[in-house]
This record gives sequence, structure tokens and C-alpha cells, in this order.
Amino acid sequence: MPELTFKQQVEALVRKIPRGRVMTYGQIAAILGAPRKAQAVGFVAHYGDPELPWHRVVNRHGRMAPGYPGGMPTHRAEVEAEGIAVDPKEFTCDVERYRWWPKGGRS
DNA sequence: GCATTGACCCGTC
DNA sequence: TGACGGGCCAATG
Repeated sequence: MPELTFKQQVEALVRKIPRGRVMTYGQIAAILGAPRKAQAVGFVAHYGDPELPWHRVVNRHGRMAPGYPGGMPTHRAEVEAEGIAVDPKEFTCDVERYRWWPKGGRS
């Protein structure tokens, strides 16, 4: 068993996020088996692979990342491009509606 | 190997 | 009702 680092696990999970779906940092951390490591997920998101769809990852409020390259407006544009409705004022998406789980991806 | 950072989360004032 | 701080963990320099 290759003991993958958190970075590897988070990256692998983010890559599996289908288009038009989003996940929360706390959710990802919980799936990895550590709901307290949400902060670590955010850290990996910044120092991890920039090619990954981090725009599909939002905080538990469904809000965009303030530290996202280009700013929240860019993050919002990327999310909207996925077909996700985002509030242009609060920069929040309906996390309860677009939340995606890696378990088979049941709609 | 130590100290700091970071795109978070929760509880409390 | 809104704002503030502390705590958790991992990766970086």
C-alpha cells in the first residue's frame, strides 16, 4: 500500500469531481477520514497541483475561495462555467444542491 | 528538524 | 445579529 500523503489523496479526490458538481473542504476532509483536517485540504489546494479543478471545491457555506488565483470573481466564473448557479453578490453556490459524493456519484 | 503558513471549522463574546 | 479568536492538521521554507 503506497502511503499517499494528504496532498495525494485530496488531489485524487478533486480530480474525481464531475463537471457541474462541487465539494466542500470539510466534506473532502471527512471522506479522507479526518473532518478536522479541512485546513490541510485548503493548504493542499493552494500548494497542490494548480491544474486540478479547485474551483469545484468550496467551503462549507458554498462560498468561493478568497485566495483563489485571480480572486473570487475568477473562481465564480469557473464554477458558473460548470453550469453551477452562483450568487454574484455573495459568491456562494447551492452546496446542498450541487454537492457531489465519490460514492458511485448517485444523482 | 524547527517554526511558520493556510483557499477552514467551531464555539464563544 | 454580527464579529473575534482558538484549535486542528499537513506541507513548505
